[in-house]
Amino acid sequence: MDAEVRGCGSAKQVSNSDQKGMDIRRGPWTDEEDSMLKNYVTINGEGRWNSVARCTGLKRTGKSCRLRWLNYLRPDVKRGNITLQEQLLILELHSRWGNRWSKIAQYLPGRTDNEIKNYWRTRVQKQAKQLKCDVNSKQFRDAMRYVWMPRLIERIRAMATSKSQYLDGPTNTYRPDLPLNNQTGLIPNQSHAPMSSGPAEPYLRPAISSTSSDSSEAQVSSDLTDCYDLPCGNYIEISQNESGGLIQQGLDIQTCNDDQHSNGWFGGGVDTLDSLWDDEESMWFLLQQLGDVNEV
DNA sequence: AATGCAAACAACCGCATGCTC
DNA sequence: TGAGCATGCGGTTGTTTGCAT
Repeated sequence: MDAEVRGCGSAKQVSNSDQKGMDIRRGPWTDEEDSMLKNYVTINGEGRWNSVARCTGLKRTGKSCRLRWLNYLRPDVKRGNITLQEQLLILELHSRWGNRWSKIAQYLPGRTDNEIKNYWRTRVQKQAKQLKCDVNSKQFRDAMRYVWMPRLIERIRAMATSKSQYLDGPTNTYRPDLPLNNQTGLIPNQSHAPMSSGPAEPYLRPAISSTSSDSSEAQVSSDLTDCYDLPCGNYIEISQNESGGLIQQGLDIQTCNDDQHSNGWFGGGVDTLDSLWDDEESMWFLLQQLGDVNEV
């Protein structure tokens, strides 16, 4: 990744109202700038970003320094592909909170809000586009809930099983109506504090220092379009719910646009959004799996 | 090998919020 | 209480990278 910050002599010199009278550098950071910022934070700790420039001679705004530190230089930043577990968690948390990226990021150790936001925009919204759906539409939500997420769970379980008998499970049937911990075949680890009432603090595991090189974990991207071969407009078989009735008999993808904004998945009050799984334990279980599978 | 395009990622910008005086 | 400043957040844009032709 260092290549991304090399050869940056072209960084523009512009005036900036944040720091009047100074020439402010913009654009990619150089190794030297990174080093200066790291040294500053090592000595002074995080915060007081506007004083960084004064103390170090960096010709960057406080905002820029903060962003660079949080998104790139911080030692616990986890680099590399978003894993399947993380994808699943992002989908779940986004269904709860919408575009609350920083809040979502709190539940993904080592991932930044910027990274999650980029993931959402480049991957998830791409899927909606390919399906000719609005990302806010009920159809797309259902596609995620009944196609994408089950597929992710199956892949997670398959990869975990292939790596260890620890995660053996008897069933292959995903049940969208059941909590994750009742259907994945994964064994909850009670030591990781499933909390029926939710945590007082975001659940942050110890810093994960993995990089893109630890590719043994599930890092294969998964999307909606590889979950079925049907062209847009065809129906998709959807599973039955527990009482035997069809939850959703099919997804008429081409009608998605008719439903745009109809249920305010993003736009409405995010805290009132109906979650994919209602109980807190499901989410904590997923968080736990995120850690446990990484450790297998 | 060169070119064009799309995807992915890094960084910036404007606004909101919180803190201090 | 309100002004000024610092920081945080989410949206957007610019740049780089990788792939197809």
